[in-house]
Amino acid sequence: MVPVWERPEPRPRATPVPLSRAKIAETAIRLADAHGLDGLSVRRIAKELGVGPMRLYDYVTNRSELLDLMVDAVYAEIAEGGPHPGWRATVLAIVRRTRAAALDHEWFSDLLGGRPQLGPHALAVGESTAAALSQAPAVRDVDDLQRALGALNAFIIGALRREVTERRTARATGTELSAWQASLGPYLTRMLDTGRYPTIARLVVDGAHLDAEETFDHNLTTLLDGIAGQEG
Amino acid sequence: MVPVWERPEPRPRATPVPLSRAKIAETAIRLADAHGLDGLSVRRIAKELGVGPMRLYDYVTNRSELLDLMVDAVYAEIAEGGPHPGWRATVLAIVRRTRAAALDHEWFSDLLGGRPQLGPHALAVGESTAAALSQAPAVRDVDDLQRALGALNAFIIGALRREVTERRTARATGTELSAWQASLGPYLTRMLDTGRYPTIARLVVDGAHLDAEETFDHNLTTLLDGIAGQEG
DNA sequence: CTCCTTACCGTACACTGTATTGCGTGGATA
DNA sequence: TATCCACGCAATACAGTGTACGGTAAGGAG
Repeated sequence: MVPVWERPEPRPRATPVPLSRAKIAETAIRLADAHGLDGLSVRRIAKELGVGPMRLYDYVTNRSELLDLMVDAVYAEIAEGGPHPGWRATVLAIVRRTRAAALDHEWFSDLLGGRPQLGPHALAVGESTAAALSQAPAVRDVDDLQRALGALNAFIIGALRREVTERRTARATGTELSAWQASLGPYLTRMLDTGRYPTIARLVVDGAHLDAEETFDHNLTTLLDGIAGQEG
Repeated sequence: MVPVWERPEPRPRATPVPLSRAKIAETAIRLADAHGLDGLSVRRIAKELGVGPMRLYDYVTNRSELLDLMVDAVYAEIAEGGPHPGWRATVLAIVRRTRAAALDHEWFSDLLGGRPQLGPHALAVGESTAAALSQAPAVRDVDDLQRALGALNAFIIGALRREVTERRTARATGTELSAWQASLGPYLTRMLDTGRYPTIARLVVDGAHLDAEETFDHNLTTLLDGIAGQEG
């Protein structure tokens, strides 16, 4: 099966709004931003475009191909922005833009790492990242590069996933500490009162609400130190 | 809404196989192992148990609660095994067991990090991990611990997700290099021949097939070095 | 003006998660 | 022991999903 990016755009009919893969991806993204991935159905997108559901299958063979399209559109946002002086600044900028994109489009973090990212924009971002990493002093051969890229991607995927789910539960239970304790509290409080999870209890009780962005940057810095530092 | 682990088991009837949350989770896991998460429907589980679909809703309020149950059952596997001498060995063992579990139950990696993990076994694993990390020399206060735990979890989530996706595409396209090139090759080859992605091209061409486990361990070691090393 | 290709749409099917209704059998009570 | 009620369980029903299929109408070619 040929990937999405392979197939040519069907020549648009003389319709009021010609419809294109870009247009479809755009409205799909808007809907996913508003109602989440679960609220995103082919029918809904079609209705939003004023079109029969099957119309979309002339541009996309699968729902999952549609998701691929959306993901690559987000990667286009991430790819924007020129190069920075030094590999570290470049990587930092790319990762921060990725985080910003994931917070803008929370569904993006659900898809991140779930499929191979082979769209042109995803490849562009991967290229920039890899090119930057390859200039780190400790990255000597291709194997080093592959490992470093793997470590970085793992961090991005995992950290963003974590942060977004945290955000969601915070939103669902209410940002207020009292509301949070009221909804999950009874169960968790009892659980922690068993004394079986003392360290976690300490984390919950004493854990100052660390700023998410600061934590992210901190851990990213640690990782980059590791990449810059030893690999040899 | 009260979490799953809160509600008492309904007293089983005098049926041939009494049915319980554990039993349900067990067969759900077996089905998910065999047919993936997409092939796992409430109806299918019920049929496998020789029971009407609605029967399950006496034990679980949601499909997603069922998934929570499955995840916590896997965490039970991960929690097994005694403590090791030294925080580093302990963390290593836990993470390796997590990896083994994710490779045994690939759907586990799809769920990892997607919801807050509050089941008793997940908490137990979290407790062991946190307790070990808190003994790292550079982890002084609760904030350090929170950051270190976040970094470690991010790595676990992201690395396993990546590895499982890679595995799946390898399986789908065929492990053979030739088959891989035959299916994705035409598109990717052309893409790489544009010269826009030289570093990635180098990775694809020269990239020796690194052993996945070794790469995982390598990056984990780097991360642990980072946690052990500076945080101050 | 006619014909034919082809882009498009509506309908249809198998399937999903879940609410609701009703039956039938268990144990408790008179 | 006879009665009854409550509750465990199943079957049906509904709204919604992704997608295959067959017909229709509109465009350009002769």
